Amino acid sequence: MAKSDTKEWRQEQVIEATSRCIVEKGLADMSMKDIAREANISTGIIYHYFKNKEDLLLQVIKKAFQKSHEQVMETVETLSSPVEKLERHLENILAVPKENPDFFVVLLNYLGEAKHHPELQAIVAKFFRNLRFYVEQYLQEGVEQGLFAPEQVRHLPALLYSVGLGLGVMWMMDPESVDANGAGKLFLQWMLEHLGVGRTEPDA
Amino acid sequence: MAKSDTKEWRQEQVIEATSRCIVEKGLADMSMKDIAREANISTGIIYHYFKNKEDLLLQVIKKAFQKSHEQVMETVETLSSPVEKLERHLENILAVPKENPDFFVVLLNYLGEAKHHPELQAIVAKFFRNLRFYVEQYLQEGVEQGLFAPEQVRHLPALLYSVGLGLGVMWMMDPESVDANGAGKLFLQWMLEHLGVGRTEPDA
Amino acid sequence: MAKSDTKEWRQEQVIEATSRCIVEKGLADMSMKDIAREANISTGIIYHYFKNKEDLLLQVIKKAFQKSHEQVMETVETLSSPVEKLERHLENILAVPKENPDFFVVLLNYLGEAKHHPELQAIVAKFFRNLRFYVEQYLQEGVEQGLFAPEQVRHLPALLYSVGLGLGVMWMMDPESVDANGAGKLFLQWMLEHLGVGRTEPDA
Amino acid sequence: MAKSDTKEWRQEQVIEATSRCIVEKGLADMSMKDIAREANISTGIIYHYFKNKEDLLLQVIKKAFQKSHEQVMETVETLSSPVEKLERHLENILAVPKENPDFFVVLLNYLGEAKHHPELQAIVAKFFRNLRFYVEQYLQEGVEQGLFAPEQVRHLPALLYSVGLGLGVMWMMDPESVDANGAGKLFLQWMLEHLGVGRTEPDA
DNA sequence: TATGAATGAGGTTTCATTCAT
DNA sequence: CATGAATGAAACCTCATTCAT
Repeated sequence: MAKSDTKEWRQEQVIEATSRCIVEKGLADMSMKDIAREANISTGIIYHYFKNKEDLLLQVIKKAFQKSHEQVMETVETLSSPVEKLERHLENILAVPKENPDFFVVLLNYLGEAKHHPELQAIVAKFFRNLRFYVEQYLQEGVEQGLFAPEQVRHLPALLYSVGLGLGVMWMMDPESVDANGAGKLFLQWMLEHLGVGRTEPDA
Repeated sequence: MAKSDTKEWRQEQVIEATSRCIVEKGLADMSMKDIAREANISTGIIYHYFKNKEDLLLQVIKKAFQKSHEQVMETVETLSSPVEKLERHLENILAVPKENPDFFVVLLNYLGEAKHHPELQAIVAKFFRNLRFYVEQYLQEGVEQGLFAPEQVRHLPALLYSVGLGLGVMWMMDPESVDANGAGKLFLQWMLEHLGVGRTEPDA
Repeated sequence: MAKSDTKEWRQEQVIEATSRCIVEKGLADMSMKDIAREANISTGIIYHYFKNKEDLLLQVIKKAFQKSHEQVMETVETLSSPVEKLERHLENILAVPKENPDFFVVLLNYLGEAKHHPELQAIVAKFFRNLRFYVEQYLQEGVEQGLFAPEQVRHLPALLYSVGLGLGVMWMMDPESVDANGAGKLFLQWMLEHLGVGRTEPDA
Repeated sequence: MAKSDTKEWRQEQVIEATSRCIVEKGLADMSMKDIAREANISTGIIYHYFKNKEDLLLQVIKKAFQKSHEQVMETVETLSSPVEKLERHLENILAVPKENPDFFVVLLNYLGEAKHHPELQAIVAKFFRNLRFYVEQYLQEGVEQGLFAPEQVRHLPALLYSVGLGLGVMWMMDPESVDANGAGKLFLQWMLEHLGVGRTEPDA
């Protein structure tokens, strides 16, 4: 157990150092030496824990996705009403760029590569599909409870995540000109109206 | 002038070859030799027309932005009604991923780098700001014509482009699971409803 | 003594694992980790039994030479007649490539290194000299018994081993085109004729 | 033509530098940097002329074989009598270790690798087969001229080259103890006797 | 202008060896 | 004795950039 723990801890350590390097220098300008230095280890030992750089980078994005997934889900599961879940879910998504900007930087660094790396593309696709799936479930619950009509809920998961992603990217590129929060809330309002959920207080 | 023409033609030639390389191999795995081979010229001559690789890459994204801008604007200017302009604009945006997928691949390749490259980030920010500016103008026209209320038009440009960008990215990553067209049209409908513009035929 | 036995047993274990690695992967492509894995031990412990890789490799070739020597000598010593000894000796030599091909692979892997490694070269030289010495002794016995003339026996040991080595190498490189057995037997016949020893039954 | 010449000249230059490195340091202990230093060029340019180290090393042995082949054949073709050709051929072979010792060192360095490198093994096999083929031709001429009986000439090419190779190796390993010349001449004598070719002056 | 050979720094990866446990 | 994580030097190879032609 101790051994296994050490190994996982080391891998974690390297993965986090790599993430920091990506944020600081970018995927393209980051060498294994940079990672080793950032993690305060020798270059050689990285290959004890990861097959090669490609393997390491895949683990990094997997970990980032896992964490982001958890972060988005965190406070949602405690809620019971589908509408509340939906609201909270979108709020969480919209909060990502500001609360976890590093995730966005890392994500953007990988998106460019994904088109040329089938395994990576599959990982990214799965990540988004997973998240959309949860939204679908909330919506389905609502449908079952007679809150929404089935034809209303189509496109909503994709639209919701597109807005989250798009606003995040635009805000990252130009934080001063983009009010991601305001735009996000407007979108949320539209969505709820679309679902026939009247909001008495549309944001104080 | 003949010389100048030749020079511009050469630059164009190299820029297009570079774009193709980015699409085929990715920004990270593309060498100056690859570009030269793709353009059927020698490596050395590239340095007559571009200061260095970084310079070339900046020209590439500038050119891509310029073309994309023109493409988005293309049929909009012929219209007179702000609402029509708005509709057409969003339609054009939503068409980009499918009609010009290479642009999206190129864009994604640069977005990751932008955070570590102030000049590039500025170019990207300016590109988005420019586009949003046009939407703002249509909206402003509408306000002036008494079609929209001023408080209604806030966030719309950012939201519109976020959806376009987000849907494009998600569709690129997972074309089979994402119905970018359908989601885009739903969004367009919401926006028009929000502006109080009734659509008699919601989707021909 | 128990400890000493264990030690020798361990060394033997490592040496044999190393031999197998040389045969499987080649001297150049074989790492200490490979050896440890093959021997089912850790890399570290090898350094308890051998000073370093070079030391280990020297022990390996020494062991191989010792075994090969024993194999060649095995059935010779039971014989009494010099001629019989000579025949049997050559037969044994010629049998090595087929009966113990691994020895040949190992030997070839070391021969290339020997020119750049005086100690290794000395070991190889000694191995061959030793073997030739035995042949010389048989011949000397024959001379003393009046069977051969002294001037006849010069060059015979070297020639005999050259043929054995050369045929082995050529056969290893191209087993399908080289009939090492047939050629070897012809050579044996020549040698015996040279020594004036008529063979009544030239091999059934 | 000039360009092609330059390229071949460069390749030759690198191949010869590599040969020297092999002779000086050994195949295993020779780096691309060593080769570059020996050839007075940069490391990078080697990859302009050779795909990689493996490719270079294959070209080196091919060149070595080609030169050795030419050297062995050199004075043989001028002769007309099969017996003379045979004699001269063996003399040439026996002279290789002393006249071109580097070839032997290079050859030995490759023989060890050959068993783990099918392409290399094929090259080596072809080299020996080629040379044996010439001897077969001389012998065949002799048979056709009624000088030798067909059954006499079997095994002779293989035996002849085995002696050449074996004596060369043994002499390299222990020049002081091995009289390669004397042994070689004895073998030649046996062979001629076997073919029924009386030598009036058996070497002064 | 145009070529492509040449450079050399720097990238990824391997590996003999050591050492805390 | 035994382990295997850790080190860091050095290997192979790539590539942006320069420059003689």
